[in-house]
Amino acid sequence: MEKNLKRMATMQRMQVTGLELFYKKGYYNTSVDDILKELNLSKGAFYYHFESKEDFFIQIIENLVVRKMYGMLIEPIEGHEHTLDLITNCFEDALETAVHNELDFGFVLSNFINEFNGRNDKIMKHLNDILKVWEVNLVSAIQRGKFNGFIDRHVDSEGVAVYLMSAYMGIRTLMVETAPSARKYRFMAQIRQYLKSIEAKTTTV
Amino acid sequence: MEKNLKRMATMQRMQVTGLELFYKKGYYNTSVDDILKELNLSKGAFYYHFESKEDFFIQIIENLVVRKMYGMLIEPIEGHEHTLDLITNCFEDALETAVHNELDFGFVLSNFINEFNGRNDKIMKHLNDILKVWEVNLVSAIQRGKFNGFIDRHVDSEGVAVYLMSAYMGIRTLMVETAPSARKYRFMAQIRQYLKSIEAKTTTV
DNA sequence: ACTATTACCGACCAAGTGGTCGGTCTTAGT
DNA sequence: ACTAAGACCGACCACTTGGTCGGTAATAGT
Repeated sequence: MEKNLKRMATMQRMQVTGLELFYKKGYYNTSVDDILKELNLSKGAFYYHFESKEDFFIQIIENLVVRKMYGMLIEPIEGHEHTLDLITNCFEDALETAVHNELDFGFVLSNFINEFNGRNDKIMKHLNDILKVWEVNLVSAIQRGKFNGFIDRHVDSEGVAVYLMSAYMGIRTLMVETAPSARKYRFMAQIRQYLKSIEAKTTTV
Repeated sequence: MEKNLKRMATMQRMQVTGLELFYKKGYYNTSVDDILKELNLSKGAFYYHFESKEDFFIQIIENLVVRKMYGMLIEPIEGHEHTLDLITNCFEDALETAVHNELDFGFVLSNFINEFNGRNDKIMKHLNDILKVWEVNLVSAIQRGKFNGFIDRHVDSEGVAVYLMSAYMGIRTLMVETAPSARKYRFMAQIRQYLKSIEAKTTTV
């Protein structure tokens, strides 16, 4: 039991550092040795805990990426209050995190999707699953919004979801180099504009 | 002179195949030998024409990516007709190209930006330059739209430009695996909705 | 016919790559 | 005190990478 704890701790350390480097330098461009060097561990340690580099990465997805995605982009919009506000605030928070150069897992995800697309089907499947969860939750949030009278009943929930995800992932790419803070600000203003356009028209004058 | 023609032809062949493979498998994950194998050429031929793999890639950007970007995403919105229609049609066309699995250079660009971000400043500079050109042209198209009375004078041109670019690059990431055609359709519907919300209100009743 | 340049070949190199494996400490259980 | 398993070490392997370099076939200019 105590043993198992040590095992878990080491694996966790490897995964955290692994994600950091994979994100910074890309999966294919980061060697197992790079990660090991950072942690002062040896090849032996790595292959004692993980089957392969690929297996290692998949465990990172399941253990770190999935959970963070939930915390940042899924849970925050699960409430029953004004749906569009929830979404707006959620995006605002996530982008603010990104501005401070911290890991923003929505972007981590789209980043990896771009890297593995057409190159590793097994990993792509895992990444797409997360995307699907995000999409499903957005769709049901929007439907809830319609039901609760916050969103125009005529809008296409699926469409809005796909659109929001697109916009979010796109702005993150645009934020990587040029004026992230300014771009975030402009982006949020336009998102609000768009979301306003799908609000329920209470003024059914 | 005749000689020079042959040189150009070979370089062109290398660049076209190079872009194809870099796009499909990523820059770091594509070896010079991969490209050479495809063309039945030797290492010697490659390094006779290009200084390095990096130099080769930069020439691809300048010769192929820049020009295609112009043709697909910049020139089409340079007219003086109804600006928002121009933008809509331009996006529609570019995404349709993407659905048929052909190279869509807007996405090629964002793809490479993701790959080189934080890894190769020199290349990033070139990529960002193209992005900048796109942005500038979008901004001026929108300002033209305002001037011509098609777009609400109160909207933030820069904001709209950044937002449109974001949305476009994002949807392309979402289209890489799941239901590209359906997603394109939904996306376009929402983009139209958004663009409608920034139209000039002719009904100033 | 001779020569010089262009365009290309392919063996070679040093530096990595993911992955293996025999060995060695430390610790827990008896 | 002895043993067995867990956690880790690091030398090693086959292979790939970007890049070099001495050569050669074809061609253009004279």
